[in-house]
Amino acid sequence: MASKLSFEEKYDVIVRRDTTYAGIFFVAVKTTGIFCRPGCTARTPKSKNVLFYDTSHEAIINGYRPCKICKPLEELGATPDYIQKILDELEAHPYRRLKDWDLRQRGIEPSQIRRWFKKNHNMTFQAYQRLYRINGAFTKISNGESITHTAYDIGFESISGFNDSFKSTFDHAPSQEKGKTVIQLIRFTTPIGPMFAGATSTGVCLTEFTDRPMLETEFKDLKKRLNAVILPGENKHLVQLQQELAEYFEGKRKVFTVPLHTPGSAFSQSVWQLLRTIPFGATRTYKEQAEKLGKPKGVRAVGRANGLNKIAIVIPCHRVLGSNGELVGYGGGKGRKKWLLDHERMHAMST
Amino acid sequence: MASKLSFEEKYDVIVRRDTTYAGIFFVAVKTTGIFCRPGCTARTPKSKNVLFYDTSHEAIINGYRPCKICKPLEELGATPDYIQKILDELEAHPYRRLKDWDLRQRGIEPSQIRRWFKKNHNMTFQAYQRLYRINGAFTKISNGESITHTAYDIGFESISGFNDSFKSTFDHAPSQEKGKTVIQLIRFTTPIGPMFAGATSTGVCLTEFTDRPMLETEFKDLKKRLNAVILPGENKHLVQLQQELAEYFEGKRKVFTVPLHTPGSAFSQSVWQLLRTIPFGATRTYKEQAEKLGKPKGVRAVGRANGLNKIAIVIPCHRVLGSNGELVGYGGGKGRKKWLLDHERMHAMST
DNA sequence: AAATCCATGTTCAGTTTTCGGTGGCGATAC
DNA sequence: GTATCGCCACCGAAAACTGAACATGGATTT
Repeated sequence: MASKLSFEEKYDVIVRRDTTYAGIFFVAVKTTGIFCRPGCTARTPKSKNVLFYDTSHEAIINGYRPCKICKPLEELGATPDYIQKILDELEAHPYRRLKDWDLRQRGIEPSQIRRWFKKNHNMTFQAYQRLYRINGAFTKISNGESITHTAYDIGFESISGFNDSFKSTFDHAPSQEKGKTVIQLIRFTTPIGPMFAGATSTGVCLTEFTDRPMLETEFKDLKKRLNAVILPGENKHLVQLQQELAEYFEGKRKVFTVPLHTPGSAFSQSVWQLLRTIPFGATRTYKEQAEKLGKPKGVRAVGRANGLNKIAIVIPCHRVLGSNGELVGYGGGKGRKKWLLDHERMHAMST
Repeated sequence: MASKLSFEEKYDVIVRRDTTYAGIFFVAVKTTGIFCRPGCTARTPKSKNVLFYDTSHEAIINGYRPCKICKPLEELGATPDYIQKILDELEAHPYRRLKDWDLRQRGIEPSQIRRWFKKNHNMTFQAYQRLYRINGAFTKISNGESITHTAYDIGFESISGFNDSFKSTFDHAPSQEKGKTVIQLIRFTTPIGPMFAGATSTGVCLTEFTDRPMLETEFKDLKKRLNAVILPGENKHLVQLQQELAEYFEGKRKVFTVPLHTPGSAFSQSVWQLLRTIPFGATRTYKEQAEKLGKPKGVRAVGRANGLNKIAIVIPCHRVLGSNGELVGYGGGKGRKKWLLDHERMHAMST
């Protein structure tokens, strides 16, 4: 049974500014009448002045107003308006190249948008744009258009610049491009933090919280296993995934039907397959999992394979606990594991 | 000018058992012919029976003998011999695990050493020992030694045991490099009380009297700012620091050259930098400091930044007074502030 | 002699740490 | 390419430690 956080534990989360608990509870400060998310950068309140709520609604009906720094009412990690506008523009005109000068024209400090991208996508805005364009180029090339034509088409100012850029993304020159797969990558938000999702044309191959430490390793692993490159962009699987996840977070969806693409060893595959059989709202122990696989001694191995799962939530590795009922580890942080389990328990009854 | 304590104030120090005045004056009890340090745990004498002396020497020549509880002639806060021996052994043979049984072999009651460590290091001896070894392990692993060998080198007899232990102090498995730094921490004595000193590989980041109330907060702050773990151990900066402090207390050193590591806001940094320019033996007022920083209205801010200084003595926040010449506050206690200023005034002339 | 105030040693139930046993995986060395 | 090594989001039992409680005793003061 997932244990509830004590007051002290919650307060410690506040003191440490631990963002992994954002969305899991809210902290209200009696002296100011303001409530924040854990991780808010405002001055740390004294423990005697704080109250905790599980939902923002509770905080509000108790008379607190949302903090202006951490904006606990806006969707966590939500994209600010001015950046949303730029992204819309980019989507509408994929080949337009927005330089710093263009950003200033639109009243945006380039450094501001750069910082936001650094933080949320771990790349600069210019790098994001480049990748975005390259993604379009890939499609065109796949469709058989000539390379030079494509290059000019998408706004590179010289062929050599295009080649360099393409090379750095695909690891070899455009003319050799044939066998590489593309993993489309998107970023979206959930009540417990922003996530990345990636999909090939076969299916979804990744969903992870953006702050998962192993993320880079997972990218590397996917690129290697699928002989692929990762580029920003959407495809139909990602559309479906977002829809299903949204329903999941509303408590309405208990089974995911989006196709998956999960390269890995046979053993890993079997572990992941087994994970998918754990129903919404239920939990198992590592030991039970090992036994079901016919390897009662392979508990550690199961744990390891669990950790190797790259499709958080959809492949519900969060539903596996230590044999004494403890949460043990979770790539997205134990706070999220607990939140997910509570969420599922709460909605398990309905429908 | 720093004011002298009145009889009532001194007696109050005795009643409160305020250790921050230990080493600064002595209390003699007329009815028993015994003299103690402030903070002695023996029964409190009545005020009519006490006399105060500035030095132990004066008490002795007036016919008083040292108390057997607080031992005013022995080094203040010194590690007892029988414990020092154990610590030496630990340093010489880090792989040798001293169990309670081993301690008894050496004629030491485990509960006794446990109590001493609880009191002076805020952890049990076993915990201290473990952290000390884990610290060594971290160094070895950082130096590229294999995790398996390291585990055995530092006295574990199973990898899993080592892993568990490592994880509980670092929050992640040994191989997972997460950029954590280690702050080495030592305890040592001075004429006016025991101190802790901490240092990263960059430089000294903390020197404080062990009874400073804010100590835990300072630890927490350092851990957060440097993404660090604080572990018992030494490094070259700490060796140098101890040497320089010893010279300082002898009145021979007026300038510290040991490298510092002082994370903090730009403003704090500037305040601390300015503090270091106040010469040995001199004093300034908060107001002067604020003016020198070009912020004549920022007196309070300067005071605050002074208080945030974690490197007592080396960064001489004790050399700043209120504009009327009063001592105002000091993290280590006003008694120590006055002692330090007197000490510096006395030795300012020489050499 | 009585009162105060701790430090010490013992005990013991309740926790924590440690250890061996695990199977699989990725990197490395042939 | 294939053997080996190093590492691990585990488990269960045994060993070792902890903290709290208590009696005892020493030192100091009244």
